Amino acid sequence: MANQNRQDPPPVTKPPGFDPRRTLTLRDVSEASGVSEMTVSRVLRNRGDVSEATRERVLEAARALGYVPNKIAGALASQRVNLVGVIIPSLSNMVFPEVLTGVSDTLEDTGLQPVVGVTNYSPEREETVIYEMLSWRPSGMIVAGLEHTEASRAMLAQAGIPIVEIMDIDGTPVDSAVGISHRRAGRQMAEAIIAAGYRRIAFCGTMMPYDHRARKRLEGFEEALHKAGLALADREYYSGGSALLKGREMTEAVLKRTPDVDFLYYSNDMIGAGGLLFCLDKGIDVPGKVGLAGFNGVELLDGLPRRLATMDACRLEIGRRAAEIIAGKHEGVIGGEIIELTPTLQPGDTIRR
Amino acid sequence: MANQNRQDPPPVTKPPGFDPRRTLTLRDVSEASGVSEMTVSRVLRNRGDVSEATRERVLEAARALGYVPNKIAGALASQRVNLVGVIIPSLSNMVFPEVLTGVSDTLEDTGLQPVVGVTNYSPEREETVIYEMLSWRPSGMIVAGLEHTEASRAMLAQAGIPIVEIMDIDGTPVDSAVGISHRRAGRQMAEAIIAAGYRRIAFCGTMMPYDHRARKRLEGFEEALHKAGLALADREYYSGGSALLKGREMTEAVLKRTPDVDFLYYSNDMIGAGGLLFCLDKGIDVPGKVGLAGFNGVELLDGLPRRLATMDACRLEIGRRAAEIIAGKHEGVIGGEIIELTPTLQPGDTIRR
DNA sequence: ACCCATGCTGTTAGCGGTAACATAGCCGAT
DNA sequence: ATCGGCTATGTTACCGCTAACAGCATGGGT
Repeated sequence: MANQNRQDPPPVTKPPGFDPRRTLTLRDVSEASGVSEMTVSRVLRNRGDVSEATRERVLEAARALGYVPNKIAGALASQRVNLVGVIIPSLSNMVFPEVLTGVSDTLEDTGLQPVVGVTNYSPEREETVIYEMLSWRPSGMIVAGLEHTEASRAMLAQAGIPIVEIMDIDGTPVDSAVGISHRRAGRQMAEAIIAAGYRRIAFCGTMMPYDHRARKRLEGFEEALHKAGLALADREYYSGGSALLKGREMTEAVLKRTPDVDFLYYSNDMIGAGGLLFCLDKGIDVPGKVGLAGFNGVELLDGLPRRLATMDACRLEIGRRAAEIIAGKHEGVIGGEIIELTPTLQPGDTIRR
Repeated sequence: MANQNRQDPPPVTKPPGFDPRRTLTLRDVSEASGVSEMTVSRVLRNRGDVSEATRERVLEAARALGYVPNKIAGALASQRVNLVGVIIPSLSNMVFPEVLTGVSDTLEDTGLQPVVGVTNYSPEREETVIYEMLSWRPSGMIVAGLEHTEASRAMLAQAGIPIVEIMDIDGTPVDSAVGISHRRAGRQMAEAIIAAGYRRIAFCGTMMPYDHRARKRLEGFEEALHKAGLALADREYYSGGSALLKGREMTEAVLKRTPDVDFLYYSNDMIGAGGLLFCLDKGIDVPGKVGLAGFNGVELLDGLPRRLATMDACRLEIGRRAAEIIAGKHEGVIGGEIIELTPTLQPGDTIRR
């Protein structure tokens, strides 16, 4: 309300116009080069036949003026927008930037451009972000996760563009999906741990109620334990703060509370790394006395004193495949592909062999 | 051709038409609620007076239909775009996501929305990204760094919108700038190191020719060494790969090649952390025999066995201030503010006291 | 009664491009 | 000469929405 109280109430009419810094339009270029706006448009988009001479002249004029086309007008007229919305929960997770890399890479030569939206793991925020994105009429949407509000699902379904939900496939996608089964990943890890002879197994992880993928991993994990006649010996949750530090703290807490724990399963590699550092600090024999495992395969781990057992989440590949679906779907209205990728277990040095 | 003469109610328009999934327009909502498009528009934007009854009816209709406004058309008509372009070199650096957080936070209640572009430290790519961004006619631009191609600078200068260059202030901005002096930061760190009694000082850092800020820090650093009659005892560069791992490797290489080195200055905290882990692994006395320092103050460091000396780069604050400039500049055409923030030295546990 | 402020709604004319369809030269084949 | 069939360019009608202004009741104030 307090923005324009003393600036320029004066001449409301437009005729006095002459604004030297008015932003340029096709007309300016067309006048400067002596051809119609249409021809300029054709040159600038490389569409249709234009004589070499004219092309040169137009390009020269455009360059000289510093003309930058107005995509808003272009998009409205052509009903085409070269944007792909990508909606992710967080940027500080390292996982998502990597997915983004995969997306950008494959989108690069399609003329499509990713636009990122961040939800901070809030379904309401996600709904807003989806709405905002859709209001720009993108050519497709890539959304992390399968869990959304009713309204979000409805909007995506109605949008009439390809939708790809990524990361997870344990559920029902709106349209297409590319990801891994986190439930299965949890199960597999549990099986490997049990096979290695560990029995007193504890879990450390995020408490975020909306990190569905971590939840599913834990579910799969417990399921497998159960099948082997075991149950979690202890569990510890955290939220916020430095993940590495939290990993240390949780590990300490668990080992103090339940001293006979012989394995710690972390919901992500970062806290796992914290746990590893803690154990090494304390001189705990890893993986002899205590085994450790995380999830994700973050690059960071390469620099650790010991390689943490983990499971690759196929982030890059997920980004690529999702982008391919969007890019290739130009006409096939009905998509509904589901692509399940299979993560590989990387035993590292923190599970007994 | 035979267009609409207003006496032709029959389906003259779009004869093949009947598309049940055609995307909705204001007209659909207006028909569904029995008012003019203009009134619907007013309701949806909360602008102008509309009776409570009408408002209800319109909102109900819009909701029922699942209408999502078309911002492309809206922006074209109103000549207003609520977007702010944010151009950064990389997402995998952790530094930039944090800047973004600062930007989003302050933009939140201004109705402006950040749109991110990533350049991968390539000036040419940056030029393209700037061009693309500007073609959407954003309300402002936030660009990392002061070094750009001629064309980039020209485009930004001509755009007629507020431009804020961030992170760095050692140079001449196009318009406004918010950041720290990296040259000074390097100098300060060197002074602290010298004051602590270290004399055989080496540098480990990125080789990227376009990481101007790392370069400036090193320049300032060497300048201060020089003033104290010292020079770098050794230096080591890297590019690509896991920063943590590279930190280990570079540290090992330097200590092997120049065994009498008593301090290692890293161009960022991640490789610094790698160096720290290496030293601890090898049982090297830190900070007694060898001191270490990085740059940035990344949260990660909190979980390390020892707190690495570093210097906060004020990332969040930079994002906030930049956003404030954009948001507050609605009319003040001439901006040109330069805001220098002052990073604080955090000695941590890796410099002798 | 008159007038104007006020609240609510509709009408008109674009915003800056592009799709689709003319149009105009020019060529060789008929 | 006549007729396509190019190539290169111009014209027209929107795309979906909003600024600006134009109604038209209603309701005091004087």
